[in-house]
Order: sequence, then C-alpha cells, then structure tokens
Amino acid sequence: MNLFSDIRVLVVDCLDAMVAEGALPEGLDYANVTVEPPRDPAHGDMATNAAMVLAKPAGLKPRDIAETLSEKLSADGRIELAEVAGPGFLNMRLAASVWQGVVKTALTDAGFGRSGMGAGQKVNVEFVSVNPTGPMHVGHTRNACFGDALASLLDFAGYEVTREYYINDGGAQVDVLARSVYLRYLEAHGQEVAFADGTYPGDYLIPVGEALKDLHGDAFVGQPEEVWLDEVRAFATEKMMEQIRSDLAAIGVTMDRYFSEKSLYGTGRIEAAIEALRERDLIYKGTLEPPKGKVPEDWEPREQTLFRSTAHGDDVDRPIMKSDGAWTYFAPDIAYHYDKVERGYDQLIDVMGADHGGYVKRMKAAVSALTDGRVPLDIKLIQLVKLYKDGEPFKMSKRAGTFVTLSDVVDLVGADVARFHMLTRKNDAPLDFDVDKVTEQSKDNPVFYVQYAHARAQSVLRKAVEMGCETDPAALAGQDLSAFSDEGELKLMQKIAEWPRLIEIAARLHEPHRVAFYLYELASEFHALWNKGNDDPALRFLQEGDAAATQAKIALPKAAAIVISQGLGILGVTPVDEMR
RNA sequence: GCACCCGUAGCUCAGCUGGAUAGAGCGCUGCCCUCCGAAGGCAGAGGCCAAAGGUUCGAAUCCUUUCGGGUGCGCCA
Repeated sequence: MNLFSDIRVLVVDCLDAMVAEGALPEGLDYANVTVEPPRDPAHGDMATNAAMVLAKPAGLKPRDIAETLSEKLSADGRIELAEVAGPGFLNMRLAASVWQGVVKTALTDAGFGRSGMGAGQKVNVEFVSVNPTGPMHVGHTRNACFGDALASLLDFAGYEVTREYYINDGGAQVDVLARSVYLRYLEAHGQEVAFADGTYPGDYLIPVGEALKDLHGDAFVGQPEEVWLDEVRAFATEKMMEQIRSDLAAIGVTMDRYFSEKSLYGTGRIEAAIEALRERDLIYKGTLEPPKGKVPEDWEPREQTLFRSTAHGDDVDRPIMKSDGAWTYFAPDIAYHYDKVERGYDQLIDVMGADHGGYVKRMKAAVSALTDGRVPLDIKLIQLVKLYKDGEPFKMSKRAGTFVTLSDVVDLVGADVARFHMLTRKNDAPLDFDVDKVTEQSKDNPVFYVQYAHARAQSVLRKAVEMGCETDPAALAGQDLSAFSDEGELKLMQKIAEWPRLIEIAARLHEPHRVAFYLYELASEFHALWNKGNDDPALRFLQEGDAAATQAKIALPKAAAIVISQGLGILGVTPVDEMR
C-alpha cells in the first residue's frame, strides 16, 4: 500500500475519463505523470505535474487541462481540495480521513511498507568479500553494514535476496598468508624469525602459528615450502575465515553463502566461462597499448589473451591470462559472476571499496557479455571511513598494529550504533566516524535521536497500559481516529504515509541510507508533536483521567513505533524500549 | 594523459523519474519544563547549488567544456 501510487492511479483514471469525454486526445503517454509530496507543505499534501507533462502532446494549455482534471479529482472522497497553481501544477489536499486510514493500515498490516515491486525477482548481493589474510577493519565494517542493509531493504521491497561472500582464496596473497603463518609457527617452536617484505607481520597470526604447532608438532620445521605450503595455506585460510565469520556475527551479519575462488580452479569452471565469451567472439590474443601519461617503468609489449570488454562499454580490452599462461585475477572473477548468473539471478549487486572503481566497467562488461545484456550488475562503491576520537584522528589496535578492526569498533560503540552510523552517509561519500560522538546521547547523534523517539513512544504505551488501555495494534486500529486533526498530528501521519514510498525509492536506487534519513525525519515529527503536547494538553497522547480518549490517542505513537521498528530492522539495529 | 566518484549555508551533509520560494544537524541569536521522558521543542540569521554554455514550459538534478578534490590505470587481488 502506497498512498502516492494510489492517488496516481486516481489521477490516471481521471485522465482516462477526460479522454473518454473528448477533453484530451487519445494515445497520450502517462509515463512522466508523477504524484509526489510538494516541497512546500503550503502547496498541499500532494502535487501532480500531469497537466504540464501532457500539455504539449495534447496541444492544450496546461492550466486548461489542470482545471478540468481538478474538477474530476474533487469528485473523489479522498480529495478535499484540488487547485491549480503556478505553471500548471495541481495541488491536492487530502481529507484527514485518508491520513487516519494510513495509521490504521500501519497498525493492522503486518507488512506496512513492504512492497511488491520486487515481484519475487532473485537478487544476489555480494558484499564484504575481504581477503582472508587478516581481520576486518573499519572500511570493511562499512561495507558489511551497507551490504546487509541493502539486502534487507530489497527483501522488504519484495525481492528474493541472497547474501553472498566471495572468498579470495585462490591467488598469490593466500600463499603470502601461508608463509607468514609458517614464520609464526617457527616462532612457536622457539626460533628467531624475520618478516621480510611481502609477508604479513601482524600479531594476529601468532595464535594461528601456535595452533598450527598444536596440530602438526614439529613436522614442518626445517622442511622446504613444497612440503607444507598446501597444508598451511588451507589451515591459515580456514582460521582467517573463522575470524571473519565471527567478526560478521559480532555486527549481526549472516551470509547465505560463502563462495570459494579456489573452487573455480581445476574444475573447468573458469574455462567454461571463458568459453562462453569465446563463443561470442570476445576472446582474442593481442598486445595492449601502454597506458598514456604514466608508463610503468618495466613496461614492455607482451602478447596476452584478452577479453574484448570494449564491446560492452569498457575503455580498453582486459587481459584474462598472464604471459606465463596463468589466469589473471579477472578470469576467476568472470567465472564467479558466470556462476551467479547460471544460478538464475535476475539482478547482481557487488559492494566493494571505492579503490576498486577502476574495476567496475570491466566487470559490468563481463556480465553484460555473458548474459547478452539480460542481467544487470550494479556495483556499489563504498568510500573511506575516517575514524576519530573526540575530534582527533584515531588510530589504534589491540592486535593488528596499524589499523582499527571491526571488533575494536564493536567493542567501543556497540553493533547497533556502528550499524546505524555507517548508513548516515551515501555510500559514495566519505564518512567520519567519531567513536565518542556516535555514542553521545543527544540530538547531535541520529542514532540516539531515533532510538529516543522509539523509547518515548514505548514509554507512553507502558503508561497507557497502567491506565487500563489496550495497546494491541488491532484494537488500536478499531478506534475512531477522527480526532487527529492538529497540524502536528497530521504531519506525523503524513510522514508515516511516506514510508512505503520511501522503501520503493530506496530499493530502486539501491540506497539504504535513505532509510536512515527517513527515520530521522520521522523521529523529528514525533518529537515535535510531543513537545506541542507540553504546551497544549489536548495534544498529549496520555489524556489524564480519561482512558477512553487515551485509548484513541495512543494509536499514533504505536504506529510511529511500528515504522521506526521496521526501519531499524532494515538497518540491522535493535530498537530500544528504554534509554539508559 | 585517460576513466570513475565528488564539489550544495561558516562546518558536516540530505535533496526521488527534471517540478514551484533549495533542506537538516552543528555553530550563532532569542525563547519553551507547576506539562506524556527538556536525552526534547519553537523562532531568527546564514545560499549566484564550483564556473560557463546547452537541452525545455521548468535544471542542484540531464548534456558539453573549464576549474578544484579523491580513486584507479598490462603479467596484484
């Protein structure tokens, strides 16, 4: 249920009626006709641009169309007033009963705000996908919060969503991990070791080396690499993934599937994906031009096997095989996305760090090529997180030496605060994260502000119960809500009415941050109404000594609390009933 | 050199499929608790939406160019 699309249907019906009467020509395209809230509330509750959009194709003046449309609309009981304004806008004021009806829907409809727009389409959201070579840091945390919230949002909007993590366990970096763990293993045996360039010196591998010793004793000591590499690599990768899974759990993220890059090798799956491209004549041998302006020092022309990504929008063709015959990192990535496509997804989403921006076009080209343009791939780039403590740049770590880990962040501020705050910026904007400010209990802090609104609503409901009121949503929906007519009450009801529309916009654009901003606005309307109650007792939710009046009044805080609770749920934040 | 992202109030940022007089928080000024949680609210000041062209009934939004910031640019992933 989306009030705005309901009214748009009404507008279109009226336009059709005008066509039937000859007031408009037949065959008009209504695609650009919108019904949306006007910027200025003084213009009414909703505005449509129908007259302006249709004026030209209809060969009529906008205001003339608007006048006729206005008469038609006014005949509907939901429209209290429809008036022409400006160049041809049609401003509508809706009957208070419409807004009251929204409150009832929010109370009774368990899925208020849920949308059918996804129509059960299958979407794969791949996110986090950290290399299994170390703990997750703050940047990964943002990726995790964003990806998980996006997945929840799409689920809420009616898509069938899979949360997926791609384990980069097939490349050279896991060999480096294995060698680093081997050094820690030797250390556990009392040897002095030196960490050369190209190894990971972080303390977090010390327990892994010790665990390796516990498992294998001294079997690998003094042995050449070929003896222990496979074993140690597998062991170390598994340990790292255990850590990553536990980090994800700490912040409330549960993946539906972990997909191993390694599983693509030696199984013909990379070859199959490349073959699919070859069938489309997109694989060839050739030599790339050196990049202009900045030529690598050791550049020399080499013939390589290339993917003709330029045929699908990329700037240059990309190598899929190195000169020594091994695959480049791009080849398994193609195979991985091919696998996703073959699993039947209608839409793919990759969430990655903004430093992978150069990778977007080639991956989109690959998916476009593999599906002949049928399956869209959206790549969401997550900008950096700048960590602060009390206004100063903040660096610390208990184990990793140089960076702040996910578990550091969770320990410092808690998962709920971290999750909400990570979505208070658009994904492509840098994010400041001040570990003091985000836990501050004041209106400067959006997390607190929204939680406070929810807690206040719950407080009212608790007190109402003490007065003998019923707070069951169905019972509240049965109340006569016609007393809600104050401007503050209307504004809160209107904000609640925007919820389903907000979900559709956010889901369509893949922008979960919109949910966080919406919740802030909703909380703001709630706090404003609350304070009006301070001045005017008639506007208080609790009507002293009058349980019957209170019973009707508490429908509104209940509805607001329901929406806040749903919204926080999408963000992965637990709503609180009391502030402590 | 090329590609992608960004440029909106003093600061940090929103702004939907192009829609009317561009919004919020912080900071600044002044108000509101014998009153449901003041951990809040109200009001005021603050803008050439980086710049210039273009598209059209209409541009912060779309296109082109310029300036400024970030990221990336064959055999790392």
